[in-house]
Amino acid sequence: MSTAGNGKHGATVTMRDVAKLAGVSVATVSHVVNDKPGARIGKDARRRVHEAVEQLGYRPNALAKTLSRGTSPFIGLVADEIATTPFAGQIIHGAQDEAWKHGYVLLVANTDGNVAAENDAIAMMLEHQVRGILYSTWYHREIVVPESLHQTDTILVDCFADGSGLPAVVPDEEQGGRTATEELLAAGHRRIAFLNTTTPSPAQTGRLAGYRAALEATGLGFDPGLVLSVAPEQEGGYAATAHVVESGATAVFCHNDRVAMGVYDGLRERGLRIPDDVAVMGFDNQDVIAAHLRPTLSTVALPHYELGAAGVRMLLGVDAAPDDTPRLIACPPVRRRSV
Amino acid sequence: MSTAGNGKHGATVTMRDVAKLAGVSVATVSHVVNDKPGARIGKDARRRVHEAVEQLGYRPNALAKTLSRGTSPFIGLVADEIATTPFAGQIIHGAQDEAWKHGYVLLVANTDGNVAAENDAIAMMLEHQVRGILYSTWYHREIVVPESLHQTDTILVDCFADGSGLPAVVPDEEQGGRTATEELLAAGHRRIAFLNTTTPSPAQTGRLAGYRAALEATGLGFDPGLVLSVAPEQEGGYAATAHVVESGATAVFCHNDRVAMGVYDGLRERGLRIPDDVAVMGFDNQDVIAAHLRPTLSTVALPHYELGAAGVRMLLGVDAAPDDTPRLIACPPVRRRSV
DNA sequence: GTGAAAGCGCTAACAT
DNA sequence: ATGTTAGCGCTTTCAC
Repeated sequence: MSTAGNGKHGATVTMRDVAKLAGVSVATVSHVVNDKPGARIGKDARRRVHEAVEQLGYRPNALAKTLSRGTSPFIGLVADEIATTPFAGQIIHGAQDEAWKHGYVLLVANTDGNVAAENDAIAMMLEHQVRGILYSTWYHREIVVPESLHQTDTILVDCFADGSGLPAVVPDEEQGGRTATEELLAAGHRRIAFLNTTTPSPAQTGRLAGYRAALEATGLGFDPGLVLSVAPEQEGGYAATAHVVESGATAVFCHNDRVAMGVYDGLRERGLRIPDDVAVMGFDNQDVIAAHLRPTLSTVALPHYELGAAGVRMLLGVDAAPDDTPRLIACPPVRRRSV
Repeated sequence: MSTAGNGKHGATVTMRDVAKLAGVSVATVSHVVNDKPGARIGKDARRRVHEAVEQLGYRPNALAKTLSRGTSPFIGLVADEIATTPFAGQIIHGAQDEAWKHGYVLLVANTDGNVAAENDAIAMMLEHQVRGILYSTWYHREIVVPESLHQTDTILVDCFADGSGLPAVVPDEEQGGRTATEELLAAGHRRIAFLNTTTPSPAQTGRLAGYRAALEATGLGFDPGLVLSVAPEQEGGYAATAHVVESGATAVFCHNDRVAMGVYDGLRERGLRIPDDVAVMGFDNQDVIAAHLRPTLSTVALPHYELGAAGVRMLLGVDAAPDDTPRLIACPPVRRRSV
């Protein structure tokens, strides 16, 4: 085989072949193929080139183009966990769409949280001359930045590293918590329990702050007795149901959809109806859960797609990147039937 | 900026720089950097090169290497839906790991099922000289192959196209159905209901065939009265519970985990316990659901990671590709507490 | 053992 | 309006 690609049709058609067939020079071919602005090309030559391209099935070699032009068409995305959750998939999706829109292609690498794999991945991306790297985690948290990331432009997605100087884009946990609470408030609830996670994280503090802010903005003080720390899973929600019921709350804001799922079980066992007896609000909008619980779960969405897209935009400079503090992406409410 | 990449450190370090510093020729540098087999390089020159590389922070330009060597380091993955489901993410993950293992990099594109986007994606991959393309769908089905896929080596993943001549790799639905049923049989059940989907698909026919085969292999005839067609969602499972209970079945094999989730609700409402009164078996192993229902759901896993990995292996020729009929990947049982 | 030189497919001055 | 030519960074004969 003479060159890369085309494992099928054998010989690769190059610009030279087109030039020869069209009876022009490669420069001319280059100009018409790329529809160059200052292109003084005769109507006729232009036509002949197009015909030749058609006839030969010519396809420009993007790699050669890149090498020659000195500008990369790649954006790297390194993710810690692609598999564990649907979330990473959404980040990829958003990043890919946005990259595409700007003429870039996504190179993805999964590191499984393994440092060696991570360094390999970054090295490989650097060798492929990526325009920059999106470094993402599957849940919002603080990280320590791999040294090699500093060798190119990088944007932190769904994570941040204070003092690293790297721009970051993360979900607005506080606004999310506020929004969730406001949804409950708007439905008339006044005693709203909050099942927060036991895991220290931006989600833990942010959502709590939002819950509190919403309450106070409505003139309803913050009652610590209504806040419970639970394991961020079904089990946690299930186990906390007793406390919620005893507290006299008419609504629960759950740290995430899985906790809400557990609460559903707990409530059902007690013969309590959702939302009539107790309204339930989730967080995350994990589709498989939220859209299919009975009744369907009202929740607040984690904007993964947007995180990926915004990351690309910041990287390419179409959105300015706030250098000091992470860019916040809103968590919109998703109204279903549990409130 | 002189060339691609390195948006940070300005001037790119090339092999020439290394050669100059080491006092050797670029050919020598190339040889030692790539640790070439027939490399007649003096101990000393070798050392000097390594030092220069170190000192300059030299990183080979993978694109130039590709162009020059005429072999691509890319494998394209085009997926119809990355976002909708956790599944696509697993295919990406498997493909990425395996590609990586063989020195390839994954280029991903999402088409949202849009034909134009699909053609663009394929064209772009072809222009980037991909070694080949993995064309994947998020659920197992028959497809019609985009014309342009024939211009390179392609493997169909989680889908197939009879008569297209394209190798495919798909889950073994029949074995999966058999396995699920056998799990129930092994637990002593003799009346096993099957809640199949209403949607015509390889999953529908395959799982049914497997169910039937398992029953017959045990000498238990196939009772059509125990098979019900339901919408492949919670709602479908929930609605079918009455029928299951009336049928006198002591176990249900559900077309997928979501149906099982609905059955859980239906059973619970009737005060029936899982698995004591009725055992439940799912299919898909959707983590968010299966691992967190109460009790946790025994199910059969759709091998998405393996599909992606096997696709890459077939593409690269490390696994021989059966040309006529799709390569079947096993769906292993995942035992939890509902059986 | 090591180096010179001819590409790989394309772009971009610079000629003509 | 079109062609010539020199690279882009690297690999790879083939000489020395």
